[in-house]
Amino acid sequence: MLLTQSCMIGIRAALAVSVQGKDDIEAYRPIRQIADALDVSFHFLTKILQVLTHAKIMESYKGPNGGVRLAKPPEELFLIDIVEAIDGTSVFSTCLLGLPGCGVETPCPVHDEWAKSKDQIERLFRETSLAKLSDDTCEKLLRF
Amino acid sequence: MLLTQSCMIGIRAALAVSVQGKDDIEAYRPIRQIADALDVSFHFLTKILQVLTHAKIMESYKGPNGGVRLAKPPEELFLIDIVEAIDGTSVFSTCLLGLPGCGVETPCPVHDEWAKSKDQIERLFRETSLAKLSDDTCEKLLRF
DNA sequence: AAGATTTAAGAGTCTGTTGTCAGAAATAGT
DNA sequence: ACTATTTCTGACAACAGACTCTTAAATCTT
Repeated sequence: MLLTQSCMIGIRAALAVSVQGKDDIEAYRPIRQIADALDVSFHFLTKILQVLTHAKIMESYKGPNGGVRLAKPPEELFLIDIVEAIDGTSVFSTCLLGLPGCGVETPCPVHDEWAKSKDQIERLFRETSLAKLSDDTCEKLLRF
Repeated sequence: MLLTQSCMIGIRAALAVSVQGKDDIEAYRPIRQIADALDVSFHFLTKILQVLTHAKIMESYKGPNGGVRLAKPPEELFLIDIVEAIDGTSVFSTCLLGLPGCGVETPCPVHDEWAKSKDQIERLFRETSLAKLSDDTCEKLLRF
């Protein structure tokens, strides 16, 4: 698996918040409600969203009518921001064979080929915004 | 991380055996010797090579002058064989967001883009033989 | 002020991966 | 036969990730 379970849920939660925030971007969405929509554990999702809140990707508010919302407009939030906050950047920087210091000067036997795939994946995460994802999701009625 | 630690070591070990077997493909290479070459734990490597032996990727022989060797010529062994034996195929078949049943009919919001990267990675594993890797390794004096 | 709602934080459990170790089984050489 | 060498097997400890639960803190409503 490329991403951890936590990270996959984090992305889906951010997407859910983004979709729900289309009409009112200021409103806070209760974590309980998001957990129901994604069909994941409320407590577990709470933990994940705490990380995104600390990373300034989301903002939270306690009490009645509280919840979480995006800290920035979805056009300025990219998948890589969420992945970095939860899983770190190692996915895009580590050698396929786990050799330390694998790079252009001291490549491993699969470095060149893997670099191409790695770059493509990294570009996918770096260029895909929550805005694009939520637009696609609404337009094509996709699940998340 | 795309591959588990075990899988990365398994690939490196297979490559080491393939490189050492260039002069005498029949000979068995002691696990201890491979472990030293890769700088990994002997006992841990033993566990990993047992899996590859059970998967008919390698053959083993006990006693003095014993060890492991490739069960087939390196031209017929591909990275995907090792990955499937140790990690399974899930890497190439799972949805990026972990949604069950994600596919062409019921795609997740990132399905199409991820499918491209996934196909490229799978092709890399499916088309790269141990023979090619060990040739490259010897030719360019790469480490493993 | 009191009570209900909702996130925050920390402790704890469970599971799978990583890694270690000791003893058994097989083989070669003497 | 005996000994040294080497893989095989199963048990186990250490760790990280996944997930649960309880209590605290903040906020709104009445």
